[in-house]
Amino acid sequence: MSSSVQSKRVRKTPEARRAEIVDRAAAIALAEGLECITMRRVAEELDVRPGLISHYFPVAEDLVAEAFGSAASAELDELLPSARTPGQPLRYLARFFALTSGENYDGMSRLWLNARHLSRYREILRDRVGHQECLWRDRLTELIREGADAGTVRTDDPVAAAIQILVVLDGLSAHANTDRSDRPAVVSGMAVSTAERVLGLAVGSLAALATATPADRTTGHPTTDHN
Amino acid sequence: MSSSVQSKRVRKTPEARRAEIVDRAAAIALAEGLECITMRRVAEELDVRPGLISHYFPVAEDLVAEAFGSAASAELDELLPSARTPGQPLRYLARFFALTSGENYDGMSRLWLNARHLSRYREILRDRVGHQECLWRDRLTELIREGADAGTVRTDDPVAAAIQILVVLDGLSAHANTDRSDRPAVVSGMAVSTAERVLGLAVGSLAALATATPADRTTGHPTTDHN
DNA sequence: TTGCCTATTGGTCGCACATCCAATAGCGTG
DNA sequence: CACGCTATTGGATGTGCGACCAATAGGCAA
Repeated sequence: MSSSVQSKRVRKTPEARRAEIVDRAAAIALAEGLECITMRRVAEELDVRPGLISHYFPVAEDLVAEAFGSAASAELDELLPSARTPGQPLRYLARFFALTSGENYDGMSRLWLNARHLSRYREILRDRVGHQECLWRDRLTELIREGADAGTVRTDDPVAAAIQILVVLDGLSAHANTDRSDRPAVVSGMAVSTAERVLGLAVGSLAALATATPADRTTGHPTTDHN
Repeated sequence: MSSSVQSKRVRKTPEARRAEIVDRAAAIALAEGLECITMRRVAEELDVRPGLISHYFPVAEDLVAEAFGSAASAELDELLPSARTPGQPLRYLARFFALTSGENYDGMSRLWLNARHLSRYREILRDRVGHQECLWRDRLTELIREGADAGTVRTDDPVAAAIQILVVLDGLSAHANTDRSDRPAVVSGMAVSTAERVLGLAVGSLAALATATPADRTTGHPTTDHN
């Protein structure tokens, strides 16, 4: 329980304080949306005065963009780790879809929708979203290309495949907020089935890989066990 | 040019005034987003005092939901008219995709993204969005089913097909705000190619129909010309 | 024309926000 | 231990918002 009485003032290095602020703002964004990032709110949660936040981020929008970038980057490293045990692109792809379908991904999924919408009004955030978009696409493209080179994936345009997969994921994110179709199977299965089609994989092959290699957000990486 | 001096007070019937307010709010939503619908803003554009708006909409959120519903319904009737000249489901489908890809659709596309995001916080709006989602899906399903019955479309699940098409359209809307892929063809072609696949149509057939029957937002309906 | 009903006004309240700045006090340095 | 640098405070300013309500005046009916 955070006490509501303010503690004695604590002095930290600018770098540490700045990181602390961004982390807190990112947590708020994931839990309640980018609009909930306010100087007052972040200050309160850090048990600091609002003036301090605006000292580090004279323009509020910078903090919002920074928070989004931080959250998105962290999630990207979680979903599509840049350092991989080589030779298993399909396992990583399966893991990617398992994680993006899981309930743990809800927050990030909403955050992307949130950021995309807010991008219309806030230029700084728009640039950041565009940048993250490139990062995600490149990371996914790299994985697909590795699969294509190894022959486990069949596509003549890895970039296009990555884009199409991400677009469908965005569509699913958008729909998730208000879906009333009463056809959860149709909706939830779209990402994987689209991926299997785009990547020239057999129907159900990704799902099979996912169950064979349970997605573990703690250990993070696909196992290198038999088969 | 609207003069900034306020004119003499004009007394209208509640129905007329209410409709006027909703129309104005819907226009604001389409042009600048649902967040820009404020009592003060709508009042100013109607040359009326803010108190009047809150008289008709004691809770602001009701006006926002009403504005979205109004705009979405109008667009639905434009894109997927309920009264159709029978026997041409494919032409209407082609027209639908031509219109949703056009620049005129940008506003509505953003509005959906906007509404989906805001739905997370505002319950009243969420219900309205869910309702509109059903309307759109049902209207599209009906069209697909008509095609399936006529044999021009091949699908064993018209509802699933409609959902998948709408999900991809949502994904494209989301992406449109920040796309940096430098692969416009990949992105813009996704809706139609997904539709052709889901509906069991030959690649390019919808595009061919669209050019043969130019989408005219004025006359609105596919022509009944030869062929 | 008169009078009444009610649509409309104009003003107020409280709240939350970003932004700014002089004063303060934590803490490493000497 | 004393000092000075600067991270941090606290308070003020101005904006825009929804909500509320007694007073007003438009326009229809009698």
